[in-house]
Amino acid sequence: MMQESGTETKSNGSAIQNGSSGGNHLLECGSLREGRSNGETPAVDVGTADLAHVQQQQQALQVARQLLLQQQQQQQVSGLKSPKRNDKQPALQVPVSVAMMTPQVITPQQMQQILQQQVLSPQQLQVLLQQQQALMLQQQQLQEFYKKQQEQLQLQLLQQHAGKQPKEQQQVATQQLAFQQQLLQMQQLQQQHLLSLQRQGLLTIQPGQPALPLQPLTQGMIPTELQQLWKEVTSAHTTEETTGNNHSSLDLTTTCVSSSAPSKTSLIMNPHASTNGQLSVHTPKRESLPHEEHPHSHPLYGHGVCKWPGCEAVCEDFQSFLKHLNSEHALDDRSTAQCRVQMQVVQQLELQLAKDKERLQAMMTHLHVKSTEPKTAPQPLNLVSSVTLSKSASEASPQSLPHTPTTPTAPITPVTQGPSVITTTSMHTVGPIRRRYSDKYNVPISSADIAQNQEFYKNAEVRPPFTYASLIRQAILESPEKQLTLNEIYNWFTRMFAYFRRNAATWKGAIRTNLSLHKCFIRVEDEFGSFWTVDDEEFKRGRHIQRGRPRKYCPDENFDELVAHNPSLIKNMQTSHAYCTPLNAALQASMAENSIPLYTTASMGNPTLGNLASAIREELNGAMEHTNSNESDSSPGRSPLQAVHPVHVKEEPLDPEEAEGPLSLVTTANHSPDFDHDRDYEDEPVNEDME
DNA sequence: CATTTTCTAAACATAA
DNA sequence: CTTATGTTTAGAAAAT
Repeated sequence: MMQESGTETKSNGSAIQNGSSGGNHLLECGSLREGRSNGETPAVDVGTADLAHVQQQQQALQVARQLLLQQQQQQQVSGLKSPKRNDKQPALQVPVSVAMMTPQVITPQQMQQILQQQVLSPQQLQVLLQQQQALMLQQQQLQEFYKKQQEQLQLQLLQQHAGKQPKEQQQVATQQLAFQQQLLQMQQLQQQHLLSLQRQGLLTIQPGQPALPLQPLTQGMIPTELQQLWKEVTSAHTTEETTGNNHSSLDLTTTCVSSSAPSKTSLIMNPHASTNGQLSVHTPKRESLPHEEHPHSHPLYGHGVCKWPGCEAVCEDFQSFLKHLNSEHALDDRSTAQCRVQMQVVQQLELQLAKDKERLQAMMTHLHVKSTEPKTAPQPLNLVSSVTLSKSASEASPQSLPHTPTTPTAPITPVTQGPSVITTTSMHTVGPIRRRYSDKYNVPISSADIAQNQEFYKNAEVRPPFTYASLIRQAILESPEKQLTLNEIYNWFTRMFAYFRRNAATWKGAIRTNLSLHKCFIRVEDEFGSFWTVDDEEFKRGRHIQRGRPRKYCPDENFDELVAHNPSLIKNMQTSHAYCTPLNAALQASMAENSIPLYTTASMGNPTLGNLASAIREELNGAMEHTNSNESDSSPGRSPLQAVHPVHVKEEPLDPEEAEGPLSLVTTANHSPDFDHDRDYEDEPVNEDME
């Protein structure tokens, strides 16, 4: 884990930086280059008057921003206990350009909380993420637009300086004004979005948890971030360890959480923001912290003024503000009415948001139709046999994709088809799934969901929340013949999950281990090599191969002992031994494993021994028949038993634990031993089904 | 907080 | 000798 989290943290850090800047770059460079086609640095030559003008505009934006912040705080009324006192709140002057880069989207922390609380159904989550991505995109577009405006403005200023008429400039100014409005609206919408989430109970602020940092932090969420999120979601607050070496959103969390050093936030973070350029942090005045320990800041209080809608009462300090709040805005008809109004405002904005999202959607579809992958492309899996599959799969596998974690498709790829989503229930029957989502009782999900999720995991480097075992099973079951070679399993992983395009050694080893360890995976040999099948019943049981049993390749002593104690076995063993070494190995292993119960019961004439032997015979015979009837055409020269199709090498007639079942049955002498190798599906000892 | 399950790394074996 | 494939174990992390 150390190694993993370490690398992931690292990659995250870079990913975020690159991701955001990369995303911006992609969006901006066109307009930027156009704007600066003369190669001049625009601002340099501008006269002081023009500069003043620009500054004015920027100040206007700044004011707008400030207003927005205030309104945000107003909306963050939610139950806030009395903080200690009101530290002077530096009316932090966020440069507009920086503020622009900080969309009011859901921060990872918020996502984390949402996920942690598990109040979201996967569908809700899906919706949430879709909205999130849509917002992100919208924000980026706004940014782009803003940049263009800036460039244009500067150009105009230059031109005007060269003697042109100010008419165009006026136009630009108007445009800019309009843009400001749109920006305001946009950010309000985003804020409302969050609020609505809260209202719906999707995003609750729990006591004992750090408050939601409601200020914008990063450029939305990129896949790596999501991935990190998956980890963080389950790791409670242990993420605080990431202090200092991680991206600043986490830093902020840390500093916010640590009530002991509240002032650190601004001290530490602001330099960060300035050097970074990508992240802006407006000092902590936006939280609605139910905690008393939180030193200052109330969403309804700022700059010495009460921010209750339409109030603006001046309050000297925080204490007086609280008094004012409790006296003037207590729970009465007026306050509730105002609250209702605010809610309506919010709803209106949400409506607007929905419309804008729709528009964005349409725009994106229009602009990016080609870049979208044809999601309906059928998987080669379903069309070809498993043998050709390995080839076609490996060739068609997206291994050639850039797996730089820093080139997330998310920000750029259109969300049109519905963004890929973390619906942990997807991938139909995947089964066990880690990270807290026990989806065993989950509602069936539509095939659209499945496709979406597959797309998501194909493109986002998010660790799929499924166990290796379930994924391997999925891979095998998806194959036309329900069998895959190891390499084909590898390929399936890389094809289906972006996450598994890195650290190959690790996850490949994990796959091998899982194949070996799980009872449900059965290795089968044919003349071309070996492949793996899955025993679904056994999978549902989820049992592991007995740990601590002797290794398959050196159980000789055990085997000898066993034979020595069970001479009747020898005959059967010899027949199989001569033909099929894998089977023999398996038999040896299982024998060795069951040596103890066998020892104790052999003298009692335990029928399981005979059954075991007959099972082996049956298996061989069946295999022979199978070979003769079906496969005789495929390989002329091979020995029949090498070509035996399903040779269950791993088959274990008895487990120590399972031995209790037959054993007790034997002693009570009422078990009719209908003993083929499937027997343990039926006579399952009662105590084993409970899980 | 304890137990179980899952993941990861590593040692080792074996065949190609 | 190297590589791919398997097996097994130990211990950490995550889930229950």
